[in-house]
Amino acid sequence: MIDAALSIVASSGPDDVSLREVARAAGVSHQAPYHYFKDREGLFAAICGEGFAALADALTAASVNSAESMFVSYVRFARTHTGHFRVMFRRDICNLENYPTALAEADRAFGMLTDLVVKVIRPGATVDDIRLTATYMWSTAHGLATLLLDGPLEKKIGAIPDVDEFVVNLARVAARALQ
Amino acid sequence: MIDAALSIVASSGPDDVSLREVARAAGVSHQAPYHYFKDREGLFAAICGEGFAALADALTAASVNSAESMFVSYVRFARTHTGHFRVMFRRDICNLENYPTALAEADRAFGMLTDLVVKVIRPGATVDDIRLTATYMWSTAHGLATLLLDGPLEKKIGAIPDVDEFVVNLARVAARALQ
DNA sequence: ACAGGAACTTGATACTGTCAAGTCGTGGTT
DNA sequence: AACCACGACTTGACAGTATCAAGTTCCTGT
Repeated sequence: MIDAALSIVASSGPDDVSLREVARAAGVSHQAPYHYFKDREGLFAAICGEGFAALADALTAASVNSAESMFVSYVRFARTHTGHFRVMFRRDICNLENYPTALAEADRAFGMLTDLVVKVIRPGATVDDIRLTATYMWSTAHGLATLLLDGPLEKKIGAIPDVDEFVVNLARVAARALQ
Repeated sequence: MIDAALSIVASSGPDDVSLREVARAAGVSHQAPYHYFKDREGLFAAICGEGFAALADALTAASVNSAESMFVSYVRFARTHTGHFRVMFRRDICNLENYPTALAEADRAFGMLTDLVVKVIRPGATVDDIRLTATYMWSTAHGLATLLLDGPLEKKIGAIPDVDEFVVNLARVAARALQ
């Protein structure tokens, strides 16, 4: 069922996910999803949980290296897990506050980010500096990810020949602000 | 009607906008909105048109100064026009391709960005460099704006005492990557 | 043999977007 | 004065949706 939902999200977005269509895709009655998820938001919460867990894993694998590598991992995650990513930051359809396990995975993912800032980037920084730097990194990666996925990047900036290479280059530009 | 829709968007998001509730708020029948907008997407397109026009104006006012000022203007726009901003980048609910006038306003806004890059930041840069730099700036501003509006920034990074000041500081950090 | 729960099903209600077909006043034309 | 086109709606109907309520079937442990 989650797979059916994710494929709809990836192709047209969370709004087009209806529990009934998900049920149809799974070959069950329109009410079957309510057995597994409290409601529509519960389905999205499950997707969030999966997504943040995968993101945390991806960032953990990257954080040993550098800010650039973490940046690239974040954007790569968004591009390879489009369905998850589109749901994870839509607080209107899935408020993580009500789903502790998904929230824990989200905390784990964001912990990677602040850890990196604290340990690698600016060892002796103040709390304000850490917050500023972490937010800067997150904003840039998140902004590029959302623009690549749903924004009018291609229309406005022009076609990007090799997106992977472009992301790496942009990570390098972004990292220049850190020293 | 647009005002009614915007207030719903600002308080809970575009998904909760129903043409029937908009009509109720305006004190007319459920079908009256169809007189002014082709369909639901048409209403959002009108909001996009308004929004991109206001964004273009805001960026025009800022571009004479610096990249930092443009960054701040972009984020300020998102925070003062929450309703518009939430709709403007949701291609799933409003594909600008079908609405030429809104698209023209969007082009005007993004033109400000690339103009700034070409004229001020890196006068002799290659096409690839311009694209990279413009995307970097846009990503960072857009990322911060979306995280401030709907993201779990406060929950994850910690409460920000003075958001305006924070945005200015982050603009300064981001600008460091440009030289 | 049987209680209990998991995994559903059928049915109903209230809401939604949208198509179709009216109504009603106001301006200009003949 | 009669007419008519048009803007600004209204009423009605239909299909699709989330969700509540109440069954049903099957399997598993005692």
